Amino acid sequence: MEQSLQELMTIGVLAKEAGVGVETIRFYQRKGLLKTPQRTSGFRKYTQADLGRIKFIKRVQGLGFTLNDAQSLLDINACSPKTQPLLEQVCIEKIDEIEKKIADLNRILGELRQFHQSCGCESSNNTECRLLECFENDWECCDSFNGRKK
Amino acid sequence: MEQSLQELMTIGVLAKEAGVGVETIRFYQRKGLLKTPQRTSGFRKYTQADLGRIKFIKRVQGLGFTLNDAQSLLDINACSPKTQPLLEQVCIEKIDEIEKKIADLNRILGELRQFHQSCGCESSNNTECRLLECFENDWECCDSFNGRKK
DNA sequence: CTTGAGTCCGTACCTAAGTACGTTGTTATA
DNA sequence: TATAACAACGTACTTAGGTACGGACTCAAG
Repeated sequence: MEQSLQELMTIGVLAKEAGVGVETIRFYQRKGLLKTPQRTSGFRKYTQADLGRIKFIKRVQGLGFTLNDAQSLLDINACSPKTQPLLEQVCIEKIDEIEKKIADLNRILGELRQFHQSCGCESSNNTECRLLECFENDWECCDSFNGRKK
Repeated sequence: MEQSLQELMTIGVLAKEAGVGVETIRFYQRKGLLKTPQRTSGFRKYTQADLGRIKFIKRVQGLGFTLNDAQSLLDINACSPKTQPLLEQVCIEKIDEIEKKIADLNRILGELRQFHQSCGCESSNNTECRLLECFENDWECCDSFNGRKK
């Protein structure tokens, strides 16, 4: 727990550990995603906590959240009786948001599959079918495919 | 089919019909997504075909494709035995990409729900629990929750 | 003690997909 | 005929999330 007992990392080591670039860390600091670190003779020194923070950021980012979202999550951070209602709300909002995103992607996926079936696969290899016409006909352009949906 | 028989649109009309901004059309032209149009006394004049092209672009864009993807699709355009494998590949890649995205989102949704259950709701109102610790412990940070999963 | 690797800083640049701006030219309408 | 509305052009700006550059320091190894 004592900071003096922890080994401190330079920015380069932290970058390597976190799998990001040095510039990215400076960028995160400018953005306020990382609090300004301790320095020894001008050099930034980081703790394991900073590493965890970056990993957390990259994790939620990989899940489709923006850096601003990550910031909000980090801002809440403590879930005590005091902050719990706020955290509750953010959670619910995020869950909602993700559910919407999934629904959206599923819709797109369906359309894409139909496009693929009707225009992009063997089923159309005996007709010339123009993409723009396919699109205008709601991806139902290829007679060879009509009537034999699986 | 004869161009002279079609009514030609100004850029403003085309923009309105297509539901995009005038600048967007000029931008698409610069990008090569729209071929350079005919002009009368300096003004761009567009056909129904151009309208279809823009609608197509907006549609595939809505399917998660980039403008570059749209360009490729328009370049392929004809889906004949010759071009079919390429189109097939583009489709499959996109479908794959979206499926991955959905799977990812489903995973985070699960995590987020678990986090919400274990950290964000009343079940945790007697402990202080930190998001980063939750994350590092795979969202199983709150003793009050452990052992009573529903 | 020198050399090279690492770090500092500010600033500029990058992609994607546009949006906005300022000036000049054209056209349709009152 | 005057004037508003629209078009053309090049350039700059926007957001997100970084990446790169250049000159100045500093630190560790030989």
